[in-house]
Amino acid sequence: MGRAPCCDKTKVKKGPWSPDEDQTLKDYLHKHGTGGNWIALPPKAGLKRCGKSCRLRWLNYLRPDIKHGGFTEEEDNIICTLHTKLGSRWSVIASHLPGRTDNDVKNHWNTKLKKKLLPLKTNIANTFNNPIPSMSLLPKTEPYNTTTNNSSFLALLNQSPLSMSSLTNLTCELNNTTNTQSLTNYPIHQYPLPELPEQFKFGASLKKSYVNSS
DNA sequence: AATAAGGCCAACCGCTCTTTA
DNA sequence: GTAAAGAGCGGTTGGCCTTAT
Repeated sequence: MGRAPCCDKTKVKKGPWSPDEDQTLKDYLHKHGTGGNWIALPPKAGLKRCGKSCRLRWLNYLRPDIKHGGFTEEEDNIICTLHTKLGSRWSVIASHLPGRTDNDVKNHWNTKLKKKLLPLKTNIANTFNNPIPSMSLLPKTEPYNTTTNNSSFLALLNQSPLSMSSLTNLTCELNNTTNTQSLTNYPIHQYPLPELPEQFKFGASLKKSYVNSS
């Protein structure tokens, strides 16, 4: 037996919310709150909407503390790093970004960050998909421009190429024309590196290697 | 100027999880 | 312990807007 629908789909309005509907919902919630029951809310508030639709509209758009658009590089960085660690756990990722909703974060990832990260990911994947000749593998160095894409660069730096269980240590080496920083025997449990070292924020390249414990 | 293509984002759908009776 | 109902979540879609041809 399937679940009963939450409302009669033929009797509720769908599509974009009008300013009047927004105001009605805001006024009702201001006076009465949700009452702990979104499904029962629309008829009480005088709205011809599904309760889930009201909840979504409030949480993603009408709440007073919501921020829209204009993601900062710091926010991008947090999203990239957390997505690397957690995957598509949008609500968890959004909980680290005050004023951002899961929907906003998801949209930002799908429209901006994913594309930004994809070419870099491909390069790294090519580096690591070679057969492992021995206990360790030194991949070729791929130059990345850290001036324009530091959040993506940092996410890649913090990303393991293989399952954690097959790795004992990971070495990351950052280079530019004047500096080299080697995070030799970089323990897996220290992920993620919180920020890119200052001297490597412009025109650095990244080289990663690891010890395979299997 | 007209049209097509692509980007963006609000909103919906359907599923799982949690709560309650 | 079980079933029903609500809440929450992530994937996807549709339509508006902008940019390119």
